Amino acid sequence: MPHWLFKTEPSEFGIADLTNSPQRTARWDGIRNYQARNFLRDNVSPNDTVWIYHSQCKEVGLVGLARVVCAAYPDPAQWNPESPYFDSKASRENPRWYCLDIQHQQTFPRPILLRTIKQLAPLSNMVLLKQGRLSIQPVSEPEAQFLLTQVQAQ
DNA sequence: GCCAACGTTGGC
DNA sequence: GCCAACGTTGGC
Repeated sequence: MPHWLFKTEPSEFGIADLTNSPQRTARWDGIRNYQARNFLRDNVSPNDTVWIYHSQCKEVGLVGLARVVCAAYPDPAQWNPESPYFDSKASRENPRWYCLDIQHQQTFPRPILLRTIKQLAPLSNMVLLKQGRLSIQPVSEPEAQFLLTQVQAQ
């Protein structure tokens, strides 16, 4: 089953917010980057594993796991003029942006810090380290398996 | 808050 | 289609 890394700023919506959501499930929306959109719309599938990553905060790194619960659907925020994610060029007929729902699975006892990831050879090819700004990105099977051993070692 | 990296926009 | 200008992301 494929693994993905989803980035979020915990000051906006962190893993604690996901945990506190009804059914521990929330909409992952506000993606406004085409490469991230394409992954979300075309490649992420129900039951895939999501590694939640906190950026722009004190402890930058992977903080827990979630599961994809539905296929991507048009992000309603693109049609809402009140939303910061409004896009005047998106129409009902031709949606531009997509979102999906994920369910919280696990919060790690301690985050796997970016600082640590950078030091672990089996993770040296992670997209995270190559394409710093991509907010939805694939995690390879060997990377995921190695990360799981890191979690279990905690 | 700084700044490097990178994505997007728009004139030509 | 190029590319300069500009905007955003994100680690530090």
